[in-house]
Amino acid sequence: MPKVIDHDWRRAELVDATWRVIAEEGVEAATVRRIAEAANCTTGRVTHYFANKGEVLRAALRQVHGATVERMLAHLGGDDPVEVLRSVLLEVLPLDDTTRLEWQVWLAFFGLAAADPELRAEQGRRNGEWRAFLDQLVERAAPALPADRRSASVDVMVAAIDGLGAQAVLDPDRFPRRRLRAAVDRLIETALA
Amino acid sequence: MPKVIDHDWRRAELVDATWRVIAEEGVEAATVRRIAEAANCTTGRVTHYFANKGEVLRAALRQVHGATVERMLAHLGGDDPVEVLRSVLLEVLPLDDTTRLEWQVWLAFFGLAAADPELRAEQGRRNGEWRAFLDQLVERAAPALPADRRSASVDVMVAAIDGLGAQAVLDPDRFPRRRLRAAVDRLIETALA
DNA sequence: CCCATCGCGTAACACATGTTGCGCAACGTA
DNA sequence: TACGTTGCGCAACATGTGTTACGCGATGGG
Repeated sequence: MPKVIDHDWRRAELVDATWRVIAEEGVEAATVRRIAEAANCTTGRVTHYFANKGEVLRAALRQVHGATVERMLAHLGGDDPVEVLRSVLLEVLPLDDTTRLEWQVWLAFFGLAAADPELRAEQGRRNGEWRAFLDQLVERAAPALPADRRSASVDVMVAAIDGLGAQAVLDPDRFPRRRLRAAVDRLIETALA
Repeated sequence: MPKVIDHDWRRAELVDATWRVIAEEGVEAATVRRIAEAANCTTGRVTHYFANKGEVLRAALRQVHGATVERMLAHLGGDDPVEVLRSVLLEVLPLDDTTRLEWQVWLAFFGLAAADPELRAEQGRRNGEWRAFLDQLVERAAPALPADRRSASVDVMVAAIDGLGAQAVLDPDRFPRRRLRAAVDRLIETALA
């Protein structure tokens, strides 16, 4: 067997280039050629590792999601449940360059998913997990809250985080870190009551 | 002068076809030819009334926004400020087919705006107006609320509406009207406290 | 040292896209 | 009725797209 090449690593390289292009130039710029260029190769390599362009985009979305989840899990160690909740929410929001790029990718996929059933299904599943995760954190932080109120609270919380992220990406000057933090504080304060 | 044709009406026809295509098939399907087809004409007419495709999309976004604003203003007559706020929020959310299509368009533009500075500027301006409008309604509904708390509340409210709309469009089965209403109730209850 | 095998660069293909310009038909005016 | 103007259908164009296929070069096992 010739040419010992790590298949998974090559795919990761390409996926990485892909979501970087999406974040910096938008989905419509994420052509096969542009992706290849960003990965320092030609389209040949891209088509060699992915059946078609959709696969590449799908993989990029999964990769961004995975990275976010991993970072969130790192905050679960704290003792104060309210602080754990706060730090998780702040970890998701676009407060630094990394998360800003991630949100740019998500926003792009939001637009795509609106018309693509397959993407919508995947997005729906991820969102369900995210919601369940937050629900658990909220229950821990406010055990006395009745289930139906908690459910509505989590709905509002998930939605507000989505909205805040979008605002912060589309209008970063008007939404500095301080303002996002204030919104999260208010969100937590009211959601647990 | 021959051919008495209402210029504005023709433009409106084309804009209408445009946002319908975007809502039902996504932005990437909104090509000049597809728009022309949806408007029952050829690309000749489209290029005759718009300098380029960007203009058409811009006009479509403006038209959708205008329609929403108009419908919201119809709810301002009530006496109970809290009920006015609630009905305005419910009017924006995708509770019927019309608003669902509108949200589909917005979502598409969110994705586009992430990479297009011109669109982002326009979106930012609109969002500022929407925020100011809600701020006024909240102040009327909860005059005792300190300004800084109100500010954070409105941030959360705007964000939550954006997020709820997005969720409802991307995963309509999981977000029936009842659930959206419950979230709005919870949102108002906590935002005014 | 050879050669089967895999990686992937290169180029071609078929098609879709935004934009331009020609030219005809329709119409109000004179 | 004849004319000049305008709306816009139609076709061409250049460019960019996703995808397919060929072929060379590198590589490690025999």
